[in-house]
Amino acid sequence: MIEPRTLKGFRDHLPAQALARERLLDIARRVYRSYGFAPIDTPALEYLEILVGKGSEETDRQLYRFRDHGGRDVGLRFDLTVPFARFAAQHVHELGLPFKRYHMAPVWRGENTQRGRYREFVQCDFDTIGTTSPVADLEMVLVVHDLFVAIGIERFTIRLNDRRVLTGILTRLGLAARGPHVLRSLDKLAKVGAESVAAELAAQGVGADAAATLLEMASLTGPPATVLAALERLVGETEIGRTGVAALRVLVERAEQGGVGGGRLAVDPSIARGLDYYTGLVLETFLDDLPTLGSVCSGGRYDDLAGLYTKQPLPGIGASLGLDRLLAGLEELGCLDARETPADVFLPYFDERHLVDYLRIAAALRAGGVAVELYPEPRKLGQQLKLAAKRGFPTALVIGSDELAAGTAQWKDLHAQTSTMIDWHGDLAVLVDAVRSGLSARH
RNA sequence: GUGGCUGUAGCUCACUCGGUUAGAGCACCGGUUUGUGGUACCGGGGGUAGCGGGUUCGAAUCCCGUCAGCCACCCCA
Repeated sequence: MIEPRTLKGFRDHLPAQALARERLLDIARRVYRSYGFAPIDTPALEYLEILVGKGSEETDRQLYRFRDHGGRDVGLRFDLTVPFARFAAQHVHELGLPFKRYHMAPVWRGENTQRGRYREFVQCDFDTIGTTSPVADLEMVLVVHDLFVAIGIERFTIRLNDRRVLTGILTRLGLAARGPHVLRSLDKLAKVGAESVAAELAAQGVGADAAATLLEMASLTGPPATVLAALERLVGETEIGRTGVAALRVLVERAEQGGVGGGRLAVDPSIARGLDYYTGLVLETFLDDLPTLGSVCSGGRYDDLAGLYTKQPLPGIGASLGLDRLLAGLEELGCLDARETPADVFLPYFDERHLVDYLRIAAALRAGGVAVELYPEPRKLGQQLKLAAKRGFPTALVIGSDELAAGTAQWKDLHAQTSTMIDWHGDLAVLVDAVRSGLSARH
């Protein structure tokens, strides 16, 4: 006997979870499309050279790689951005610019697992390439906002920053060359506290004054306007810094005008996101009730997406929703539906002599757009209803020989445990109408 | 990849210093006389104590390895 098991960081998805996942995918798809992003897809497997091109040690370590049967060195994609870069370089001529795409697919990383961190997980990316317009930046924020609202999450915060602000401050302090290390230390502020960070900075040779300035920057909180005012002071006369602050100010203002509600936008200078390739706006999204889960949707602006694969500069901006991480969060918060069935109507196979009637009723409902499950065996009605309730069917349609003779049906609300009678006179169209209006009244 | 904690029925857990056939709740299946479900009662299936090895007369209980989960580092969705 082979022991049934799954690899570390790889998971099965039972119906309740799979339904929740599909719901999130549907919502993301709808929101992305509502802004005109078009779907694309790319292979899970790429030539190794495509994936390691960016070549940080970290991605190398996390990469699932092997030699295929034809002797090619290949790897599983670890994000959707690198394949998109390759895709864009390969197809720009067919796409036209600017180009907006979304891509929802699994990625693989051989790193250590943790809550909300898996080795196989789904990302839902959207990017706009071929334009440096701030409108695209704004749109990214709006999409993220719409996404979480559409999912039904009330309490979330989109944290914004601009790499140019960081660069400005670091330049002013004469630390531009050591940027990555300094930012990495600052990133830990929320976790380890100011003292530890200060010690770490000192160890890196950062002077006390500079360290104090950096800590002040990373500790800034409050309404965006307040933080921006402080940042304006901190970037001093550096041109790049002033540009960054100005861009953030305009962005926040327009986003608020665009309907992003109070408190959901924050300017957070400690966000350093993607220490290498982001060059402008950076964004992270947190669930207010579960901040330790980490960002569930992150992104930013980059000067050149595909420089490794083409000489044509492709500036762009985009973000990625971590579907599986978000799902882990929603599950922990008890926000997930317990339903295990996608069907709205359960139809007991009640009276053995009337199978044909049941088939006809089910067919009519389906033709009318109602998902209905007919139980496959004429078991005891009680058992069938019990199963239906357990599966989370909202309703059941009980029709026995008495009902068929009278042209009626018992329409059960399985949650409320109530029952109403539908009088359809043997006319299927009437029955379907009654069920449809009954179901839509529930929502 | 490094370090720490954890691992007993599907789930949550119990089993006093290592000592007879490892228990409970929930869940599941069946029944309470043949057409009506979350309550009640009765009955039932299910665990080689993650897996492998060692110490011991004897281990769920101690030791080692391994796999998995969680936490931290790192990184990130």
